[in-house]
Amino acid sequence: MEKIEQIAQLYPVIMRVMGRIRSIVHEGMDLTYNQYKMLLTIYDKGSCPLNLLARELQIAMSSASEMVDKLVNLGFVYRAVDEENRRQVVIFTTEKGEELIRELRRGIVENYRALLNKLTDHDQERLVKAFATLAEILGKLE
Amino acid sequence: MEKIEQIAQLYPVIMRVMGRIRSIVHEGMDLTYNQYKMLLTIYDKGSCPLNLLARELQIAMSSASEMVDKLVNLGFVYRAVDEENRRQVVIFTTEKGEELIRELRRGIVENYRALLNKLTDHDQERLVKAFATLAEILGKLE
DNA sequence: TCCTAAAATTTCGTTTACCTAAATATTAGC
DNA sequence: GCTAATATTTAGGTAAACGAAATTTTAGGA
Repeated sequence: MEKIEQIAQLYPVIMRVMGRIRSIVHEGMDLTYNQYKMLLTIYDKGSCPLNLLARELQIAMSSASEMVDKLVNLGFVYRAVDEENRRQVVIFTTEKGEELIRELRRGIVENYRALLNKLTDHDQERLVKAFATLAEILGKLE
Repeated sequence: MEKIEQIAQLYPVIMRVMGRIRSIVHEGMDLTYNQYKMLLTIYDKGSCPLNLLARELQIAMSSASEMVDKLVNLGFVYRAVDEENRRQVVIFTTEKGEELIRELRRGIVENYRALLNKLTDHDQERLVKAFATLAEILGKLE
């Protein structure tokens, strides 16, 4: 079979398992996956303008804005006007939000550990390599 | 860094790009991705009981049933009672549904081709291998 | 055999994430 | 200083998903 066809066939298989991994790893988390991703993005960058969040999460600006509303109401982030360009809004994490992220991250890593310990060490190595290769190559497509 | 942490870090990176691939590859398709997956599952298996569809798509039974409704209304599938166990419902593709799948598949492969041709042959090879490894290893987690 | 419990699905009411379009506020260019 | 462009928010609407209750069929025990 042609390379392209192989990839087309493998894609949904992988997505399916990735989806299950997500649901297992993020189990019991109060935030939706996208809310978590948004909070994480802000946390990792220190702060993040709204338009970048929308692009990062691949959702409409209005959706991103509504999502920020939610995180603001939960007390995890706050808005501030960018003084360089007062049209822009920049989002920051609150102390509470940062605590949550650290806590969630620990939990997530533990859940990954429990899940991946079902694999042999060798398979774990191969998985890391495959993930790294994917991240590298797929990054070139962006 | 520990293997598990690497995987935990790479996961969202990969999901992000996989999401973009999906939106590019399935662009212009009238069905949602899940509707497509459902139709494809039924097509590939020849027929499929509802409970299996729900498990396969990782959605609630009621959601799967509603989704079947939609595909039935579009004329792509039909329900039939399983005569072995009359509580069960089995879903079949119609001729129209099968035509659609074949057509969509051609389009999807073409879209993959256009997308992946941005990569060198060597990277395409590596991508196939990484996908295959992933599919194999992740399959063990189910 | 009949009755109750379990299994498989569907219906119903609701929630929520997301979108588009219109409204608002700010900046930049002529 | 006026107009167009940029960035966000609000409002209104759609559709996908869920849980719980209702329906139908099967299975098992008294």
